[in-house]
Amino acid sequence: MPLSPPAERYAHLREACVRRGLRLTPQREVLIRVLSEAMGHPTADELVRQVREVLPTVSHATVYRNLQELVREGLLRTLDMAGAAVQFEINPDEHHHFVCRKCGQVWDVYLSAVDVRVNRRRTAIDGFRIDRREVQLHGVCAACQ
Amino acid sequence: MPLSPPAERYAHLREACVRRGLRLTPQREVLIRVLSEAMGHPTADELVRQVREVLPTVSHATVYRNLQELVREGLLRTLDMAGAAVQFEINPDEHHHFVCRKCGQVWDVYLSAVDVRVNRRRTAIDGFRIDRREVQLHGVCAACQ
DNA sequence: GTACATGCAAAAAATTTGCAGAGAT
DNA sequence: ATCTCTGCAAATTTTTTGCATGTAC
Repeated sequence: MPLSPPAERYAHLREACVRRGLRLTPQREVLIRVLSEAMGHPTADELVRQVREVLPTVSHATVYRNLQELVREGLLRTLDMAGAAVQFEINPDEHHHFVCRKCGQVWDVYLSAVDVRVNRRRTAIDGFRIDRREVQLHGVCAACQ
Repeated sequence: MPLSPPAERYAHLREACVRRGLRLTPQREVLIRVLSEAMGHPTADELVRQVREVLPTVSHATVYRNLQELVREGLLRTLDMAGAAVQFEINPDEHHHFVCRKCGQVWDVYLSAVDVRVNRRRTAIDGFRIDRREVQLHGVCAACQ
């Protein structure tokens, strides 16, 4: 069972919205349905398109605002490390990163040992070539505690 | 020695450019000097600003094009996982990611064991709270081999 | 001399904001 | 009735592209 079924995820998101006092508008309801049925890692724009298959008049702003809301409430996560702007890796040494959840800053982290074992039963990566393993530590930096 | 000295990194970048037939224009030379002196994880825009401290008339396009060039040549790396667009994490289970270097697609990966040890001597994260460890596997997917 | 690089300006892509009006509770 | 949410449109932010000119080799 790699992923809980859509109906369950939908119920969870819906309930979490209600619990936090977010109104269940048609737009928001379709968005959380789309999210709970989604596979993979959709972009905001892809989600707009999918919501529009049900509610063609929904605006960009509404979907973006709702996604922000869900992220702020901890019901959804973002996949990128930093903000929208691309950042460049200066340090040529092999290293990893710590990302502060509050200020978004990134620190270089050196690891003396990295040991991971892929669960082949749950992970379909047959024939993939793995060149590099990078670890991101997420948390709160000293200044933001 | 957490990082090789700027002069050495500059020489390396410069030589690598020449070897690949990239011309050493003033703009490109200042950019690689800025890069070799840079700390942390600057955005493209921050690099534009720093190059402009030396060459105030340099254009945005030039810096962006050169950064692309350096990434394409493997002399520089980008810090974000996917493209510019923010992607959302649907899967609420604890899992990790595989990113294909060629097509940019992202797969969910389940790991049965994750064991990392921070090298405290080289890593200044005193007083940081670590909440989550995320592993990214980088390589080439089966379809792109 | 020639191919490559630059500057400019405009376009594109992604996201955010202000505001008036609609709708949920 | 209130306060939130939405749609629209415009503004921002970040990055890319076309094209004429300039320049490193």
